Amino acid sequence: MSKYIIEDIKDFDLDHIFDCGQCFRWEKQPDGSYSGTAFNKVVNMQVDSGQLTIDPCTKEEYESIWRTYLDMDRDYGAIKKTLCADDPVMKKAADYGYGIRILNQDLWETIVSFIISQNNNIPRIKGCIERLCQLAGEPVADSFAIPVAEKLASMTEEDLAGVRLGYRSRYLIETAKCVCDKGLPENEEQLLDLCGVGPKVANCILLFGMNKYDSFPIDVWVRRVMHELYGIAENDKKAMTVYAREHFGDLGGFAQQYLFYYIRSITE
DNA sequence: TGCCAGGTGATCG
DNA sequence: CGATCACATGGC
Repeated sequence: MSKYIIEDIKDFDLDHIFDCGQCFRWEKQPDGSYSGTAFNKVVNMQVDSGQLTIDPCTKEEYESIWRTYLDMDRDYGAIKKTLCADDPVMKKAADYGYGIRILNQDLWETIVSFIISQNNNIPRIKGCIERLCQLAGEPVADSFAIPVAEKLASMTEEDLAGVRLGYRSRYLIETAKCVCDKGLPENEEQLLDLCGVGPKVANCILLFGMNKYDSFPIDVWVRRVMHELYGIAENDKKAMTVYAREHFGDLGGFAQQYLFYYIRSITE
């Protein structure tokens, strides 16, 4: 099994990438590397003195999967420079989460993950997704893939009881049936048609699974940032959306991730 | 114990 | 429309 090494990486930190709430299936190893499952591959990623090692990984797999997944062709330095000009809050946030990248994740996995995420906390979301994969996912190496829509559409709430999704199990089954019926959603309107997908979850799916980088998902943490650090009324979600549009523009999704990661670090 | 977590659907005015 | 409430689960 071969490894693949990318030299001279910049604006890249595995802790920031895998612990900023955008994905739930990467596990930190005792040596500081991360192992995870995506696109039906199980790999380990390790960074050492400016080198990223992916194992196992061929050149072809890097070019066809991980290069895009890790968003390697985007200039995050330029993004941070734009966002942080005249914004001391964003400067602090981006200095803290300097190595964040927005992963290009599988759309169906993103839909499943963020339906489960609602009114839930990150450690429990991870547990739910792992149990769901073990129960209904196809084996991949020594792990399991995200269950395909056809499989979930064929299951009942009782089948899923052991996953402990709570009331979200119905959402997941309904959404799986809808996707089997109509195919994957292609825009926000179609996302909002899915059961268990409202404005916040739709924005996360747009940002993490559909390359819509101007999306600005507002959850309890972002609400907190916008109130405590930008002075916007706590319950005025509309004003927060307008502020993001006017100040962050097309980079709203990147801004949101820096702020989300930062506010969580200073609130604990 | 009651509150909280990457909220949404149903209901009511 | 907008506001309110119920909804499983588990950690603190």
